[in-house]
Amino acid sequence: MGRAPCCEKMGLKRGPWTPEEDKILVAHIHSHGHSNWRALPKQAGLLRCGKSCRLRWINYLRPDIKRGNFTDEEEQSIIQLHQLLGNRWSAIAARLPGRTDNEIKNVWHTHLKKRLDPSAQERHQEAKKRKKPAAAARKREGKVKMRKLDALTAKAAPVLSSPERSVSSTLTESTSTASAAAEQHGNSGSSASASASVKEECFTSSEESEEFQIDESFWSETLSMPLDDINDVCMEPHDAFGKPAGADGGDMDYWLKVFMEGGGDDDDNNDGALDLPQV
DNA sequence: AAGAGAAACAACCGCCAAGCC
DNA sequence: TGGCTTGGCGGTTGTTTCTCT
Repeated sequence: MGRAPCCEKMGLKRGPWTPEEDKILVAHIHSHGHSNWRALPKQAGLLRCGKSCRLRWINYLRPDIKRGNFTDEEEQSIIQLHQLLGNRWSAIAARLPGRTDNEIKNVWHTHLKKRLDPSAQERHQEAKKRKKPAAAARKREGKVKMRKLDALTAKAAPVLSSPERSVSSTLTESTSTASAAAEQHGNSGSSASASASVKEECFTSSEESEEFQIDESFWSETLSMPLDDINDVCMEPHDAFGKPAGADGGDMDYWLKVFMEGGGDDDDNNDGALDLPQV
């Protein structure tokens, strides 16, 4: 007998998340935490599998997510970390506070890989050409304009490359971010920390978007929750790399350090000798 | 202005490892 | 100790948006 499927397919919704679902998920996590992803959708009344909820939370709804374009610094970090770690996206993401493995993976495949290996891009495009008709054939019903929303926020709020942003700030980033955003909605927030300013700008800039008004209220509601609640659920203790304490970072950190001390730029793919900003 | 192709990225799938019973 | 459950990860797909012709 094989393992149980991660979720029963019957009756569970798939595809893009709606703002309402996001709201439910965030509210539930804020009030109950996410100790059991599998049970969470049932408890929250979501017709999603736990895996989907977890992914949505980690990649999109977590308050410490930094959205928007990657800075040159970040891209160079990814390149160097990829040289060091390979396709261990989660390990790379752990060293880029606010970035998710999925996001980094996407950036790698869409930007960085082709930059480093133009021939790979050609192969990729050839493959895609052959595949395209089948993909285009399927049209989904009930389109949700979530991505447009993201694009708006991303474009309206280019990522700040704050010099003060440091790895050690990661632990407090999420909470200060949440409070900063909450303050922002309360027409205060002039004292937001440097790390919080990143998200703050994302939120405020989004106000220009008509479509964002749904999420506007959504965030104002969810982010204005008491900090204690947020602390309870969002952030487990992180180590110096923004990684949960006790995670596998140890040996990798060691090798990263070795790499750094050894120069780490011994290949010609880099545009120049670049330091890792976060480590 | 319209269509085609490319790019971007959210979401899904399947596998693996750790933890629990 | 072995089986089962669950969380997490990396690869891949599919849809939307952008850009070019």
